[in-house]
Order: sequence, then structure tokens, then C-alpha cells
Amino acid sequence: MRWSKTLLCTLREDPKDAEIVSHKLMMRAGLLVKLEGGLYSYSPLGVRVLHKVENIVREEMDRAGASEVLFTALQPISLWEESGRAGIMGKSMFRLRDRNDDTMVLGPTHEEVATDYLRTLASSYRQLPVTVYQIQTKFRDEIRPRFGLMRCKEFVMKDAYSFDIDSDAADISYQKMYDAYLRIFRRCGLDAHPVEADTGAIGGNHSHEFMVLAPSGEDGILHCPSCRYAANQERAERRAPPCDWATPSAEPRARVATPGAHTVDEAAAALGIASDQVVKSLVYLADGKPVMVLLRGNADLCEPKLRRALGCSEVEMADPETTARVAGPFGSIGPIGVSIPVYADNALKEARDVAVGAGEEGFHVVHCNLMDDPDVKIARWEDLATVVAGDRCPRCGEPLELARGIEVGHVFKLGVKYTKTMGFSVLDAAGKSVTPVMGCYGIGVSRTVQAIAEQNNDKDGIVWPAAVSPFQVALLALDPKNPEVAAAVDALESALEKAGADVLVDDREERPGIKFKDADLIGCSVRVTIGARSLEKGGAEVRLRRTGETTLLPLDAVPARVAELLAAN
RNA sequence: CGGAGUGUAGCGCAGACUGGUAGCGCGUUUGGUUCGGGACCAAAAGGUCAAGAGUUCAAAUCUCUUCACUCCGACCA
Repeated sequence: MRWSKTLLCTLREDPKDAEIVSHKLMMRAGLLVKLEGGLYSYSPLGVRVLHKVENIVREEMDRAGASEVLFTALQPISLWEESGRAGIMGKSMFRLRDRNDDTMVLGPTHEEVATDYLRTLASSYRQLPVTVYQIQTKFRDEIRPRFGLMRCKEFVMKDAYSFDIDSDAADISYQKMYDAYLRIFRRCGLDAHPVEADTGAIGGNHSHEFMVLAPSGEDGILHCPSCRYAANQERAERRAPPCDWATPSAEPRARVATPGAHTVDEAAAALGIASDQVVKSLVYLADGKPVMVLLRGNADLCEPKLRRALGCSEVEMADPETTARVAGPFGSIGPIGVSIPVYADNALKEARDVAVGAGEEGFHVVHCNLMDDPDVKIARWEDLATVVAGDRCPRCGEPLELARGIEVGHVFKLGVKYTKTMGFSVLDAAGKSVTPVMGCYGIGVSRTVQAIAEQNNDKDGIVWPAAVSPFQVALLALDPKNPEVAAAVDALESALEKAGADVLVDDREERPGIKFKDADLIGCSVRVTIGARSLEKGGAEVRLRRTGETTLLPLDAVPARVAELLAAN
């Protein structure tokens, strides 16, 4: 492709809207054009990267035995009512009406459509296992789109769905996808790590996310340096920290004035004890019903854990009025004598001598024995605390480390959640009707593009891995009007393309400095420069973007050298 | 939805407190000199100052309302 024949515009300065490095660089390199928040057009350059990632995904899905299909983006709401997700996905699903006034949705995901597709086609165990996948535009009315392609209202996703006759077979399908994901991200030049994850609105009982480590990532990841345990912070577990007050106090339970103390730290200071010895009591609304949560004073509640523990679909902190009504004023909440269900974090199991809010402004109760106090009714003990850096690994006990990650892929074991509710069954070998076991597997393709840029850049611009570089080679014609240069560029372009490389020829009438800067910014893996000067010295200059390593070669030796560099990068 | 911030030329910004005919840099166009790491000189084009209402002789500037975008939280590939 000739630069002069396409509309490629680079930006000299960072756009004001962009916050993270990949977003800035993709905008500056002219890969994206913003239409609105969460909506971006791909330029001729950007769409090439997208297609390259798509093709890697396609090849690895095919290799793993999945079959490509294409579902519709537009779906009838009735499918979602059938699965029971119309409510759960409700707010993030774009809805519209057709001319018959029927409600349609723009698919945020395709579990329902996939299940419907299978139930219309499959009726025998002999047709299973089967895994279908598609690369589709998804629509989600995101609460907050951000960071360019990272979180968009419209984005490209690869989603796959496996159907198996039983759970053991489903595990095999899951593992195939898991392995394929590792290969896909490796081929994209990404360092992506599988971590145990929460299943969220998709549902199911087991899932892994594939995380690209980056400080700008939206998720916290706890990982253990000694045993390789890794989990999303929404789900990570820990061994309960040691407890220094596991023996009941000799003193009786007592009400103590703590005027003005509203936080755990203030209460601890007023009482002259460690903040961890003060129980943090929170009132939450679980699907609208108030519940109390107890944690150690220095722990934070992990809301997804609470949601899972309670089996509800939404939890939120209760408003001050509700809190005051069921448990006393903010800052003095406590579990003694409350009538709502109380859920306590496992780390409090040994607590025999702690302080709690008295349920009354300005008072706390000390020497409370949570386990045995007749006025404290713990409905259930659960793992509810957010795990933080330094907490002990649930597997091996070593301290965990915290990192940030970008979620580029997610694999789920769904069980029979959709197949059962949507009435998909097949006959097994004995002629008995069975409900197939399902898995689903997503890759955020457009997000992956940006994650690659986030992980592969330097002060001059993006450094695309060769497999996804918009063009593998940027061929700079430093003086396109010089006939010798033009002839050499033409010849080399053909030779490179014949050798299987794709080439962007910068034939603009610009000064050399501009071409070098733009080439660095766009980040094609290999740069080949031809100018009067290089011809005088005997050929063309070949430079690897990632290292800056440069060699001057005779023109006919260039294609082989380029191929060598591309293969190694 | 809650909290914070920003809207002025294609892009990045100043001007606002103290109201008085719209500025700078980059980019764009034309001419010239340059030409291997974002050149220089000269000339030019380009703006209902986010929108609406109000105050005023006069509003980018003061007041109110609305909208959009960005950031922090809940949602997720």
C-alpha cells in the first residue's frame, strides 16, 4: 500500500481524551478515529491489526476443532426472557423495536442464540461434542466506556460455545479452549496469564480469565510467587490471618463511650486497641433486602464474594436511612441484637475478644465474644474479605502479590444453566433424554489489539509484534522524486511482497525526519529505508523497530534479511 | 447513578478572576529556500467561544439550565 494513496493521519501531540499509553499511541498513530465515547472507527491501518488478530484467533479455534459460524447481532428479546437473563443483563443491553413493535436487542453476548442454534440442529449424542465460534460485533451499553478500545459500547469479540454429553466430556472441551487461548495470546506477542475468576452475569461454576499484566489494567490479580496460584481479586481466597485475641477476655462485655469515633481507626484509637480488633460492621442490600456483614477492622468487603455467598444478583451498600433503621447510625453499627441476617468473614472465626459498634451513636461494645455471644446471631460464616498484597496464599501459605491486569479472554464452564432452562436435550446411547453440558469462551478481539499496544511500546511509539503489525514492513522512500530511488523502491516493494511480506510504502513528499518519526510511531516491525544516500552506499537500510538494530544491505539481499527478522520477532 | 474535572480553529492550549470587536503553537493552502530523525522565510484560509435562557449599552468572560467528553466507584471481552 502506498501512503500517498490512503488517508493516514498521525498526530504530533497526545489527544486530550486519552489517558493510557496504548490509547494515546493508537490515536497518534492514526489507527483509530473517535466518533463518540465508546465508539471508534478503525483506519485502514487499524483495521489491518484487527484482522490479523482475528485471523490468529480463527486459526487456533479451527486447530482446536471448533467450527466458525456467524450468528445475528440482532436478537429477539424472547430468547432472553426464556433464559431468564432479560432482567440480569437488562441495563447493559441495547433494546429497540421493529416495525411490528416487537422488542429486539443488539446482542451483548450469544449464549442464548448458540443454545437455540444447537437445539434446532442437534438431537443425538452422536452429534456431540461440538464447539462453534464466531467473530462478531457485540453491543453493550457500558456504564462507563473508557480507555479507547478497552471498554467500548461496540466491540469485536470472538465467542465460542461448547456442548458435551456430560460433565467429564465438557471438561475436555474446556481444556482445549484453555490451551488454544494460551497459543492465541502467545502468537499475538502478549504475555497473558490465566487466573481464577468470578463468573458474573454469564453464570456457571468455574472460570478462568486471561490477563495481560499492565499497570493500567482494570482488574486486580493476586498471584503467588511460590506455587503459581493466581486469581482475580474479585474471587481470590486467602488463609485467615493469625488472630491475637482468640481467648475470651476475663472482663465482661461492656458498653464504652467513644464520642465522635465513626471509623474503625477512630474507634480503635478511642478504645486504645488495635484497629484489627475492632469488627467492621456493614449493612448491605442484597437484591433489596438488608443484611449485615462483619469483617476484621482492617479488611474490606469483596462485594462479588458476598453476591456469590448469598446467591443474589445484586448487592449494594445500604443507604443511611435503612442502615439506621436496622442497625443503628453509621459509624456505630454493630451486630448485637439486630434482626437482619448477619454474615461474618471466616477471618473472624477465632475472634473471642473484639470490639463492635453498639448500634447507638457514640458507643462501642468491648470484650465481645462473637462465637459465643447469645446476642450475636451469625447466620453464616463465609469468605468475604478482599484479599490484598501480603495476605497468605490459600494453597501454600506464602505471601501473595498484587498486580493489575487487562482481561483479554475468559473461559467458563457453564454446566446446564442454559441448556436446561432453554430445553435443549439429546438422546444418549441408551435412548434416554439428557441435557448437554455447555461451556463458553470469549476473547475481546478489539481489546486484545489495544492490550498488545499497551504491552509493546517505547518512547517513540508502538512496537508491533510481527504477527500483528499493520504492515510487516515500512518501506521509506526518502526522495520519491529521484528516479533511481523510485525505481529501487518499486522493485523492492514487489520483491518483498513476492516473499510474502506486506509493505507500506511511505512515498509522501515529506522530509526524512517526518518519515522516520511516523514510522516509529506506527511501529511496523521492520523498516527499510531507501534514499539517494543509501543507494550511493550500496543499497537499502534495514532496521528492526524493536531493537533499532540497523544494517545496510544490497537491494537483492533485503527480502531474505527481512524474512529472517520477521520470523524472529 | 454518586464524586471530581474539562468544553475556545482540524489537533494541543491561552484569554475568564477585573465584561469592551478572537489569540498562540502545531497542522492546512500558496510562493521561495531547504532535504537522512518532527526545517526556515513570506503570505493566506480556517471559530454561531458546547447549547439554551438571563443580567448588561456591551458576554468567550457574570448568573441559571441543559448537553457532551475525561477521570475515580458499581458492570464486563
